[in-house]
Amino acid sequence: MSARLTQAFFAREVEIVARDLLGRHLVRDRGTPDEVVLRITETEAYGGPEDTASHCRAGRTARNAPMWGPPGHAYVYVCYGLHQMLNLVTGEEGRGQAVLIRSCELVSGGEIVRARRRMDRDAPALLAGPGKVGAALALDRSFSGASLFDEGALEAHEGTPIVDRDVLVGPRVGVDYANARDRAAKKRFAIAGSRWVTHANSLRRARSR
DNA sequence: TGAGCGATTAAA
DNA sequence: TTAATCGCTCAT
Repeated sequence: MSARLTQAFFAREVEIVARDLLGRHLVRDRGTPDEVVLRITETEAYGGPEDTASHCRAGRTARNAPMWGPPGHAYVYVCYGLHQMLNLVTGEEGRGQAVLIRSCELVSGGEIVRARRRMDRDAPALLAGPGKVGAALALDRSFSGASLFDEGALEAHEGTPIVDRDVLVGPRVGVDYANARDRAAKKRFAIAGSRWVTHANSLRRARSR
């Protein structure tokens, strides 16, 4: 088990953190029989009142309050009434930034995840899509605002960072309500070649060689 | 107090 | 292409 990511890691600009979170690990219930470890494979950056795709676009509300808080905390909200979406708050306190965790690859705890998702025992845990990540980690709104630095429930670990040539970028998914600039903004990041990525056809190499 | 909708997913 | 499903936001 690698070391925990620090608050300084999360305190940087949201696009930087979103890209750097690829290859990092999310750990649920560390050290218990229910421990689950996921490797982050796809992320999206949302940030500040100037981003018309962000939940913070209209300022502070009861729901998005954690996004305005200190970095390294979770922001969890319900989408379409049934999906628990996990975000990790970034930037200095007050910026209103967070990274949406869109997809992960199972590292360990497959039995736990399969039981939660009621999947066939022999089927691979396909965690492509933010709703599936929330389900695999058994998250609910009580996690919104929780610190990643407290012992236990939800932690973020160093894992193995991804080199630039293996990073894909593209527009964010499901933000048609935003203005043209924010709809087109390449704020989605994914690991090249990973099976655990959504909408792969709209992703391109971040850096050509 | 309530209408409208959403950073989605699975099934038809 | 569409149903599922309900908390949040904002307009009465």
